[in-house]
Amino acid sequence: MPELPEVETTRRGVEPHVVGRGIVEMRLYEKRLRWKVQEDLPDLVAGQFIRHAKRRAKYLLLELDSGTLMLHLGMSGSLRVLPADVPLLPHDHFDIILSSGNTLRFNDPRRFGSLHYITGDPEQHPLLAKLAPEPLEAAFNADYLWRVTRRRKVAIKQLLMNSQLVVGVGNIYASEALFKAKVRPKRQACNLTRQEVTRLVKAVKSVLSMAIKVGGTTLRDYVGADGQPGYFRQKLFVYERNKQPCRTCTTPVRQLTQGQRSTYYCPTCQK
DNA sequence: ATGGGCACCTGGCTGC
DNA sequence: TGCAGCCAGGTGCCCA
Repeated sequence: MPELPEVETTRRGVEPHVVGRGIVEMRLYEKRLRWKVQEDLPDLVAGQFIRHAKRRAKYLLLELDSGTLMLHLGMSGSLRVLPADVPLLPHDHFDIILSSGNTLRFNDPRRFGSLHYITGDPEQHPLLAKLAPEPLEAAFNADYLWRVTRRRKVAIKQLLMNSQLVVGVGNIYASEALFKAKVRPKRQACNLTRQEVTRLVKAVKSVLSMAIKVGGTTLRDYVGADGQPGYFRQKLFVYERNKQPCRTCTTPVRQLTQGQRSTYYCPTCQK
């Protein structure tokens, strides 16, 4: 589910509740996530304080006194702050009981999410080491995307979803950014003009920023740390709008499949 | 190096 | 009502 805006929304929601708090206890109910959770992880984090709540790509990083908890929400994960005595629901996989009396509770029906405890520099972890620059930072710019697209024949939509080239852009925002940039999703990356690349960089940044501003996109399961859904769904121009009129020109939106994922676009607005 | 396809999981919806 | 089939905010890995 969650793309960068949903993860960032979760980070912001969680941050004021966790930073400066101690971990009284961690309870691990299900270690079979995307990767098996280290058996003794609860023992390792108990008693530590949470110093920072950061994000890298779609990973949440909780920096503790002597290590970092690295969490990924996968397709269906959500992390909430709740009073510790709230009863468990199906697919609640762990609790991090805080000194405030609250708990950080992770729920993930599909179990594509993950949890690691890292000592040392998180950026050196194999899952983070090869990630591209953050899309909302200055390193992701027209020069960068231009250089990276020159020799690549993949469809631009699939390139946007390649985390070695651009991070944080998933299936929703790839379609939305391409609509905003007026570029057809099937275009070969190397055939984009400099002008299109420039538009695309701006579109990615603005679509992600707007989505963060309204708390992300809720389609099915996603909720922020406070349990509230995100409101970007109301601002989607093409995603999940097959056959519905384009919000700009009224042409019916089209759906196609790329790399086993659905793509949506307007055949009139996008060239 | 690049690109394509599969796998990992559960739940909700559709149509027979 | 039941059930098979398909689809879903991700991404690492294996193969050509």
